[in-house]
Amino acid sequence: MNDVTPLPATTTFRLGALGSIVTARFTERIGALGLKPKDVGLLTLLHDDGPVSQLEAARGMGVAPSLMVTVADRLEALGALRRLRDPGDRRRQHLVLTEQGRALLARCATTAQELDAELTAGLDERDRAALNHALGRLAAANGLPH
Amino acid sequence: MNDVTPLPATTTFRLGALGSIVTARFTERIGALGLKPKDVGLLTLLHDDGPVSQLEAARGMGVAPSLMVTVADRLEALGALRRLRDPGDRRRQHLVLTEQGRALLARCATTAQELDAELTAGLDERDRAALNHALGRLAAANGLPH
DNA sequence: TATTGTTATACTCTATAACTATA
DNA sequence: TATAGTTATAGAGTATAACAATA
Repeated sequence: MNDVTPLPATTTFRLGALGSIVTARFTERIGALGLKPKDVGLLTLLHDDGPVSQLEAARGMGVAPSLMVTVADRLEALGALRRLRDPGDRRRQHLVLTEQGRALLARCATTAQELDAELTAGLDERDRAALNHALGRLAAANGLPH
Repeated sequence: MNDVTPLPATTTFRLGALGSIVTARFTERIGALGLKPKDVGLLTLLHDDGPVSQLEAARGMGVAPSLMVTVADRLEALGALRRLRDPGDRRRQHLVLTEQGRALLARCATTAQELDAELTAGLDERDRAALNHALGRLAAANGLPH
């Protein structure tokens, strides 16, 4: 029970390597929608947490405020969100998800579901459920959205 | 059964996000050994597949040959591998793992095990085993080392 | 003076292209 | 001429620092 597990057999190694593979696939597909991974992160955050300022969004995603400018610019150009100047504090821009933004997020969810099916095609229903259950626990424990 | 799963609840999203988190942690810790993630990939490949040329190593890792130069340079400077000129074809450099390289790889494996324990501290033994079992299946299906 | 958003700049990772030496 | 390795260069992604508008 105290043996050294070979590195490739660790959860850390597998999670890292598989995460990288899956992210590359997802990135390629959402590229067809004009989206990059961080865009999807912001769409998800706005969907879950409602309108927030750019700075709040940056903090919520754990990225620099300067990066939020770029991401919001791209989503605004796609019509996925609007910037609304806060009347009470004109320094703040509230990021508001549009119908178009909601539709884009839904298409991302569908894409992810398709990738799930392809990825886990070799697993039986039991393993598939156990995998997503355990990942859900880890996700929650690490502050990821539900 | 045909509902749209919310994006954050998909295996794709969770695997990508958790992979990124875990990789960041692993990267930070192996940094103390003077190693970067790609270095660990090469150490693993050399451990599993024995001495190979730089080009073979690059192909095996799916990276550009020019990147292999950088990675091999760093590992050579650490004394983790040696470059041996092939006498039969003096263009080729065989990358040979040293004892020091084996020791470094073992320390990486220990580090990964520690991270595994921290990461899955909130899971019961059942879920932990189910998770690593399912990940192992996916890893094998995607050509990762065992 | 402090804060929000923005722009300018720099750093990391990695790929492609150009080059050297061998074949 | 073709190939292994190397060096030069470029692009993507993201951070830090400087700046402008507003508080």
